[in-house]
Amino acid sequence: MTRGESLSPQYDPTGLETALYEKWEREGLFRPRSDRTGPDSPPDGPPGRPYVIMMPPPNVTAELHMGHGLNNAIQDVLIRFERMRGRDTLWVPGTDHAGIATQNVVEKLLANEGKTRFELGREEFVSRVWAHVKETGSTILDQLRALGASCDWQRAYFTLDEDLSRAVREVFVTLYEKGLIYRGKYIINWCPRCLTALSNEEAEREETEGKLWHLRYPLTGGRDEPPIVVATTRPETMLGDTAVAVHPEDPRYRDLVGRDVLLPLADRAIPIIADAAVDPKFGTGAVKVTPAHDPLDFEIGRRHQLPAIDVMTDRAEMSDAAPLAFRGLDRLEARRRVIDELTRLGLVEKVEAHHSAVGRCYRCDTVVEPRLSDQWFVSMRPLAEPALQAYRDGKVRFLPEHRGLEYALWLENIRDWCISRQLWWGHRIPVWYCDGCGQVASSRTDLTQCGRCGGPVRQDPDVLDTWFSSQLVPFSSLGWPDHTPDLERFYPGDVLVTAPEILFFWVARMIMAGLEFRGGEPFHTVYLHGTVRDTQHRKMSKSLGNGIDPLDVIARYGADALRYTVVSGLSVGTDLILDPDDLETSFAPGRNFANKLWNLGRFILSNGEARVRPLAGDHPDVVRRSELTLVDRWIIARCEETVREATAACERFRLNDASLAVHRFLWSDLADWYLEAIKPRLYGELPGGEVARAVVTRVFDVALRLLHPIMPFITETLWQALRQPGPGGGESIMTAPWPESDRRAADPEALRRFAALQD
RNA sequence: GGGCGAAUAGCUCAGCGGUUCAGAGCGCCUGCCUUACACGCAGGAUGUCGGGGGUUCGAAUCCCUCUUCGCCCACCA
Repeated sequence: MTRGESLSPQYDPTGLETALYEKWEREGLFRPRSDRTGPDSPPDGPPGRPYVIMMPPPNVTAELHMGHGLNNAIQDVLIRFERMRGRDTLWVPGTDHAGIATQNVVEKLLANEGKTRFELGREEFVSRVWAHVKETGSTILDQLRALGASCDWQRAYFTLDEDLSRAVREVFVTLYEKGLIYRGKYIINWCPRCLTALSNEEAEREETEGKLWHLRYPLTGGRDEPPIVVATTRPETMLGDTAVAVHPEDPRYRDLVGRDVLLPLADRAIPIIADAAVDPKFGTGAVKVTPAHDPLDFEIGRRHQLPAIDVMTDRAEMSDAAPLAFRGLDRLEARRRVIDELTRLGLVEKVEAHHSAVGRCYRCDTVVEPRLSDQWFVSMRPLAEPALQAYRDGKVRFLPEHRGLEYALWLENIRDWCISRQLWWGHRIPVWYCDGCGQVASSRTDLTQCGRCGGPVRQDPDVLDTWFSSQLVPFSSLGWPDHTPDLERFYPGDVLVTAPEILFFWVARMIMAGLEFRGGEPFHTVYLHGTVRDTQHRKMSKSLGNGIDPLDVIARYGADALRYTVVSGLSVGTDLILDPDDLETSFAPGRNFANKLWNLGRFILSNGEARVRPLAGDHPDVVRRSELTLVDRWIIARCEETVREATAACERFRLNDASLAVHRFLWSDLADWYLEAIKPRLYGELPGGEVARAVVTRVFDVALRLLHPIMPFITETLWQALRQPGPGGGESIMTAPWPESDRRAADPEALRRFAALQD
């Protein structure tokens, strides 16, 4: 009975992967080495500098998609690589409470019951969300297991956990005390569907074909004078106009400054003012000024002490501030009615096609409404400066490099961060108001009475932007603000792997928070990978129905096939194109390779003994160099080259190069040439079978270890079957040493001579 | 409107500071179920390396320009 016979002819990952994963987890192999006790625990002394990755926490209600698959495959390759290299590795998983997204999910569920959150009330609603989160919250983490993610589940966190919430409060209060958090009335982006303010980053700009209406505003007092014509893309806001502005130097209008116009429909007299912010070259050179509904107008209004009339409700319907005829109308309906009315009155001069960038809510795609509102902000300049410096000093680098330019540009032009959200799900803003004496206090502990007058206080009803808490995870997930051993040991981390979409949302803010609260960058490298797209290069998404379910792929071809396919098909920062309608073809590279590898293993196992002679060392039975034939020397030299290539590639984040190097060695060199060459020796038709077995066993063992970070399951299975006693033979390939380059194995002569032979 | 990047076999992409660089995988064609693998083996075809110009003995590889895509930023109403 030879060992290979226990392996089935066709590779079938079903069952095998789950069992292995459970075994790894049970044995604690995902945890840092420094956590482990027993025979596997590190020897005396400090275990060296650890290697730490923070997983971008998926939304707690999310289901695994290919984006997660790609993102976590990359992280797992890096962490497994460093773990094998002997680093004390920690990969921290977690989930994000995802304020708007999660609240939306539960609100939708409520809608199915015919209820709204307002009918439930805040407390009841929040407990409903908690119930939902507790029920479904671990789904995505379980799905990550199927992928083979070797993260430390014992350290898994949730951003609304008590510990992390304490960190959030500490950060808020500290910034508040430093004067970096303030409350103010500004134009913010308002989502009339989610009923909350959004940060600038959350209002995604989208080029939209719209119209530019030229409206006639008649001057008061001079009947024969021509009206002044203003251009606007949002005519409905004219109901809230409180001035018309022109450039101070504009000769066309200079004489009109100081006069009034009669605002049509509203029948109010409003002044014509001069402000340098007006571009005389655009439109008619005259701008209607609506301080409550446009950021630029707000600034102009402030300079000229204009009143701000908010003509919309929070649902973007015309409010009581609008003329009676328009009240209650949706903003788009109001737009039509305004234009109809003005047309009827002969006040529409012309309509032009016009494209402009309109903001949309990043969660629900609703067009945001710029709106005057009281919100909390963080002054970002003081925080941005060190983050910019860290980049300029090379303390944080980006891959691909050019993303660093975007990062720097954003920081250079950073604007204050609107952090309050009118939601119920999230970290409540730790600020209390005393209605008695007007005291406002921010506190690390809940307040029940006013510190000044002793009267009752009420907490701010709003919650914080989700990213306010996720920016802290590099240290809050390690126990900060307490001084924990974890924090001491694992901060700062090393690499942050994520999609470029959240460079500003998350990555930049983590760097700022790390520098502010820990005095150092949370990681030195930011690896930004591409986006998963379909064959038409459209981003995969649920709504387009062009997604691929990684679990489906894993069920068909195994996690290894999925991982090899995405890793080998992706270079730094480029998009990954897959065909959701043809998984067979899309994942053929990984599936074929896994099967090839399996059969390579079967062949080697069925033609070898359990124990082969060592190739190196001072063992008495060691294979002598003189016993090696040319092809033996060649495959050993190629193996050495592959070790060097794969190591260098992993170090440089060129994971595709690493995978292709090992692929070439195993398939093109070992299977196609070496195995064919030694068959006569193995079958006893030629002498030297024992040496051939020793060589093939050795190089296969090396190749399996090189491939393990990319294809963990199949390599573990084969490695266990092949396992040789002696050095390098640990319990699991996960903790087996990464193959070291050995100069003595380099054999240029053998490489040259065999290459000539191949030709 | 600014800034950045990309255009290489049918498809997805490597190669890019000038010497075997015209490659890989998938697909395609012709043979093969040769005792590890048909998710395989052996062999084969396919590209004036987006267009134009330039530097050079020599350019996918450097420079300029055009075209087409993509990304980021932006208060032109």
